[in-house]
Amino acid sequence: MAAKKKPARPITSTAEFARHVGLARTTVSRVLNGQPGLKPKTIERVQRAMDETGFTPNAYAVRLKGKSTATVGICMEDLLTPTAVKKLSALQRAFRMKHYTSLIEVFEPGQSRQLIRHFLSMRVEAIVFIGHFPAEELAQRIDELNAHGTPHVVIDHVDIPSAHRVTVDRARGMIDVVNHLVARGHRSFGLLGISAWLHGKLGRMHGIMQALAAHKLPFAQCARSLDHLHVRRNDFEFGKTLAASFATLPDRPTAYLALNDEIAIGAMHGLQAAGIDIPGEAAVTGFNNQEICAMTRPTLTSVDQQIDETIRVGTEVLLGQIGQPPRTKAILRTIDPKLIIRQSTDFTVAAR
Amino acid sequence: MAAKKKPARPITSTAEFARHVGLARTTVSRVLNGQPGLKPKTIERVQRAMDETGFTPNAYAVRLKGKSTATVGICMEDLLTPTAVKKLSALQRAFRMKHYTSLIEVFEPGQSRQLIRHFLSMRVEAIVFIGHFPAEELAQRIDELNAHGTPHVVIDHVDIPSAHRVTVDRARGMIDVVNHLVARGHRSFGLLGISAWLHGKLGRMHGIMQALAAHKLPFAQCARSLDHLHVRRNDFEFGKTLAASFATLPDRPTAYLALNDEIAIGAMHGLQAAGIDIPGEAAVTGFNNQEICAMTRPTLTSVDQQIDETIRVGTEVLLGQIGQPPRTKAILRTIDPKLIIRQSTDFTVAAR
DNA sequence: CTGAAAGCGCTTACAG
DNA sequence: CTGAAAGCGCTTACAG
Repeated sequence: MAAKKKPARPITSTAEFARHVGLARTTVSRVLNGQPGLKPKTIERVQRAMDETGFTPNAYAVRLKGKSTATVGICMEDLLTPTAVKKLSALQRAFRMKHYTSLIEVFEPGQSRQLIRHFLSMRVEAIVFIGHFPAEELAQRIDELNAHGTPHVVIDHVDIPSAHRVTVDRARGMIDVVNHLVARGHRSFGLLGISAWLHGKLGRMHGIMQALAAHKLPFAQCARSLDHLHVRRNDFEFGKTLAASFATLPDRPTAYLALNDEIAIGAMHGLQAAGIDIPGEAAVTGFNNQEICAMTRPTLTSVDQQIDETIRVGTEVLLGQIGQPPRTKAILRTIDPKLIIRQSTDFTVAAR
Repeated sequence: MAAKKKPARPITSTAEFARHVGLARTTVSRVLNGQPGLKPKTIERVQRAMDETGFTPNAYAVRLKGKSTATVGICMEDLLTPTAVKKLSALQRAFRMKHYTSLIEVFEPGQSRQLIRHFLSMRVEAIVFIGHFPAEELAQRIDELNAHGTPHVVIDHVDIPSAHRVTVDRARGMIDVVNHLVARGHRSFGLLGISAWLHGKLGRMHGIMQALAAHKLPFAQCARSLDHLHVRRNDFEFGKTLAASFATLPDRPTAYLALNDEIAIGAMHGLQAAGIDIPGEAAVTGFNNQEICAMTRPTLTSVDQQIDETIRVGTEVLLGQIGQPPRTKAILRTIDPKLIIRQSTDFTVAAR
């Protein structure tokens, strides 16, 4: 079961190991690399000795010798939301399946140059960015990578024209939300944490405006935001506070569109605390379709990001660049989200 | 702003780079390693050239040459709960502050040997395990690491006697919960997902039994579990289903202790769906004190794991082993959790 | 299968 | 500051 013979000091080189097994360094190397023309008996001998001694060849030496590092760098936003974590997890799994090792690091504003240098010194073959970063700083990093010839992909951050990007079409998601709510008779909308500057034409605000226009509902009169009244935090508490403010309005909206599930859940909490019934007196929608959406009271209508698909396309875009001549044009791939309808919008407002 | 001069092919060695700058290889190396006795002008020259060319020294060569890898391996459970993610994040941050790079990988049952070999081939200086793994397999890995002389720490998994361990005292947490509920008049308890096999004397069940005994409440009569009726999943749905089963009992318990917040929230959902008022007709408690606990209706009483403290102690235990002779005795450090009381238990049952 | 040799990109004395 | 040299642990032809 355990090793028969444990050297006090572990073996650290093939030379030492070869001596231990009684074979030539070359032969050991061949076995380690699965090269042909070796007696099964020799292979077995080496493998048993590896088990017994726990010897592992020094990865730094192996890779120095020109062997591909088979490593990718993953640069994460420093905000571990459930959604971000799911993406990270899916991404690492995808790379593992392709026999790539992932180096995971957190992007800290102002420190990103150093981070990329670390990745490059580790000779990663490609870098993926997940999340939202200061646009100008990220753009600089992308330019450097392009100049350097290191492949990349940016997930969820669409504001960098020179970058290869994969993102869910948030505009599409909000169009679906608005259409759904308009069909339920809603004509007035409270926006919770949603502003125009995010993601441009693929952004939520763009989708809302487009959908309202399609229904001949003037945005200025139908949609309202109170974000400016509170410090933006994108969490439960922020949603709760926003809802409390909306609750005091004499002509408050009948439907509330939140930036994410946390804000939506907080908003439901806040509205209910003010004695407002959901969905009877107010509809609320989230974004991300986290599991918790099925456990709130009422359950929460939300937009699913289709994370698996996003990651599938992301890795495809990334790995497709490795070993290829640099692309002249930046790639942009969008993923269609999916509206999941639950109780929080399950009420039809009577026409006035 | 951008580089003045971008070589078509990036510079890949100090030799090439030194030629580019017009200095000796030795001098460049000195600058890179911040060695004394260099003219400020030379340093500046090298640094500017690095910026311009994007040259980074090959980490594999640097580390081959005997320099410490300053790398630790983090082995995660393949279950990214909010709590697990918080730990991972705190851990990586802690290591970064000590100038260690983290290699993060997922422990897959049956594949762990290979994973550890990968870490060892990367010459990590220590390995931390976070989460719950098959005990026998983990124990084997720990024995191998001990034989190999590589430091380790196991967080949250206390069943491996030969391992250095850091864990929250779950028994203590449940003692606090039971004491709180008994003080509120509860005498009958439903257990949701809690079984005896977990964590031995530091486990939840042990704490519950101990606390009940202290109040002279016979466990067999006061505590009840219906876990066996459903497939264990430790998620919202599991809690909901368990609650539905409890709701049908003629003499159902007045208090419910859940393994985690997800199960507790699911259970509240299930009890409420059966028309049972919380906390008026049933008290519910969770474990982990996730943010969502403050956003449920009613808000959820839960036990906080004190993650930051756990990670602080964990890194202390781990880094304390590096460069030291191996410990003869396994370390076990426990962290005291903290009960956070909220609405879900805020009702005193009348004495009968 | 063995053995001697070159080379990957770095660091580190050592002599100028 | 420069330059030549040794060595880290591996892989890969090459000749036996």
